[in-house]
Amino acid sequence: MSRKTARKSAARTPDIRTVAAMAKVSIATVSRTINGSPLVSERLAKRVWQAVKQLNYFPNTHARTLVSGKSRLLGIIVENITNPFFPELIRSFEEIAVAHGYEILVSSSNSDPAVLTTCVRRMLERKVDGVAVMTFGEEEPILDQLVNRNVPIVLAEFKLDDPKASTILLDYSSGIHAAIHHLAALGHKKIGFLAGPHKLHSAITRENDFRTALKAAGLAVQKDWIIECDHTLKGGLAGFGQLQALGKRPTAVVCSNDMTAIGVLRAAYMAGLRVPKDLSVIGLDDIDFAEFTLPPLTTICLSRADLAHAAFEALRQQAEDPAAPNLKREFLVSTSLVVRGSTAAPAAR
Amino acid sequence: MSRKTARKSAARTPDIRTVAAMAKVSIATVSRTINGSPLVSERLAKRVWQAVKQLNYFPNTHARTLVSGKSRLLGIIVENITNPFFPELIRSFEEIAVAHGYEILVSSSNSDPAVLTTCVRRMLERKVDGVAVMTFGEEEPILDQLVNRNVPIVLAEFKLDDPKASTILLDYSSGIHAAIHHLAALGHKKIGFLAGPHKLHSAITRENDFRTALKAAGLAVQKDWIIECDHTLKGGLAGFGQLQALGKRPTAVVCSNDMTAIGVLRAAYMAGLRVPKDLSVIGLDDIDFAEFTLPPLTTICLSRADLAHAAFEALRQQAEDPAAPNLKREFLVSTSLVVRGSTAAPAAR
DNA sequence: GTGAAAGCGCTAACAA
DNA sequence: TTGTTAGCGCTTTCAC
Repeated sequence: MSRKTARKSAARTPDIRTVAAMAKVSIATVSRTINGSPLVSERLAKRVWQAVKQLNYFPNTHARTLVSGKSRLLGIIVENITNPFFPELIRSFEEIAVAHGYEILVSSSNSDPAVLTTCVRRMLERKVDGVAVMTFGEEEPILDQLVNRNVPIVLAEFKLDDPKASTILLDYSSGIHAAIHHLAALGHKKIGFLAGPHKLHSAITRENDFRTALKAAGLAVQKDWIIECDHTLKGGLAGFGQLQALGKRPTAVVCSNDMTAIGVLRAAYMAGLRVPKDLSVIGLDDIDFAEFTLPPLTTICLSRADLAHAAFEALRQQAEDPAAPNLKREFLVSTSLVVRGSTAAPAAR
Repeated sequence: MSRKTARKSAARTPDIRTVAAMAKVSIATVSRTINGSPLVSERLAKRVWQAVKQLNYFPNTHARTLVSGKSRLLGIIVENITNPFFPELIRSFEEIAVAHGYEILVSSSNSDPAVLTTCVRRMLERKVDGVAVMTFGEEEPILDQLVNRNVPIVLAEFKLDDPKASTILLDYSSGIHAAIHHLAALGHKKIGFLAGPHKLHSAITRENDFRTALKAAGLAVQKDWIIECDHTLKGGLAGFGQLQALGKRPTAVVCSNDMTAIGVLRAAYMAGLRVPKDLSVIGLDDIDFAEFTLPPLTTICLSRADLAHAAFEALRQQAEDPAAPNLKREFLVSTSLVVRGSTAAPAAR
């Protein structure tokens, strides 16, 4: 039995030819109809859609990609999927992308350059139309692979000098200023900062904004009270330990992210300190969980939805309309203070 | 200028022909070499690999998929990526899959049947070689789409009567028995259970295992003390509220998952109860965070790595060797008790 | 408006 | 052992 014959008789997943045969049109007409070409007459279009429905047909995306050169696949690389900030970001990104007919390729670099290299390679192999690099780190050399192959990318907080690269600027300063102002208004004068790992752009920026905000509030920056942690709960635990060991500790601590703040909450509790009475704590991110810590965490909100939206928009533009006259290459996402229960006036000395 | 000419001159991503030209062999030889066919002489293979390296070439997966019918893409659908259990599962699954040369397609159904339908459709469109359905729910009708198109699937705790469907049986009972035994040994006689939503298979199983374990320990099952929650922190909060409202509450509570337990921890704290002195709490999952709750959560560990491994193995088998003589269709993942600080002897009355 | 046909990059059957 | 060639399912000229 010939292949053609076999195709007709066996129950296989319908292809464009099956549809064309059923609708009694050419495969070109089926293609046009499905892709919304205006050149198809209503009469034929109707027949096509009917066949499509009846066969429960949908196009083979691989074949499509092969000929069109567009995969409608967007990559998203996150620093660590285990940090609650990122699943929330991924979820938003997925929603937006799917709503626009894109699929997403998720991968977690686990802050490991070797893994990141693999991630980039995977993205390249699957021919993504763009990649959102949400690692906040210094991995330009690795990303060159993407840039060299002309894959649009969008980075957070870092500008790459390439026409295919966009940047999302995160305005931490508004949120951090609000936080310091809030603390100062409460009467705090001694404020510490548990920073993120210095290999991350975001960590550096946040720390700088903290220093600036402190000065703007007329408060002194005490070097001892700025401690590099690693954006994990354990890091917060350790960082607070260091602060305690100093003997003279601040009455309030701002943390570079919520996980660190949660670590501080826990360390303070174990040290017999009451938050916020004995110590005020402020986080950054406003992960879902922040609402449920003990006490509920006052934090600087960085909207995952806004970030995901900006990232998608940057990539979509580059992917669909790279020659647009005034392509937006920079996006801004701002932050704001969410006051909950982990901040209060310092105890009288 | 003809296309062929254009191809030669323009800097484009190298394809199999570019490699063949550089290595001075046919494209078939390149293909064979890359796919590890034993039919290629060392001499030619060496030339090919050299060209591959020099051009930084890698095959176009879409073209490969189109002709071979295998995408080397595995889908994973999780109930809710925002529940920390799932990112940890995804991370393991990603690691294993990538190590075996597969790519993964992640999607979160958010416990919404409509979204699940979309997820399934997306998987179908991208021609995945298999799907791990980690939703623990009753969505057989939706999964029919997958089964009908002959896509291998693996489910947790639910058997589908189809040769392409495998099941991962989760042996909660060992962990739950250990938990009850632990509690009983501590002197608890009044033990409640905050169940998961009854639409989930896992929730039902866990609850049944709880009842069984209670009886096995010679303890009475008090219906009032079994409350349906929703596997979220908020749900745990509410569930514990219901328990309190009863007037007469148990001295220990086992929860259907860790998030619920964390909710209980928080609710108990707000109600002025000390855990574990006034109330013992046990979770289930052993998410990373469980170690860091206040107090650290005693919980029943369900290994994400084991689960991911079983899921991958089930799919790999079906995808690569569906005709194997004794295909394993059932996998078992067990649970065990991790004792930390949220359990203690009940306070004397 | 519609259809025929070329070809996207690759694998696999067949020839040599 | 190696090369030639026919498609995989689709989009997209180019004729009509």
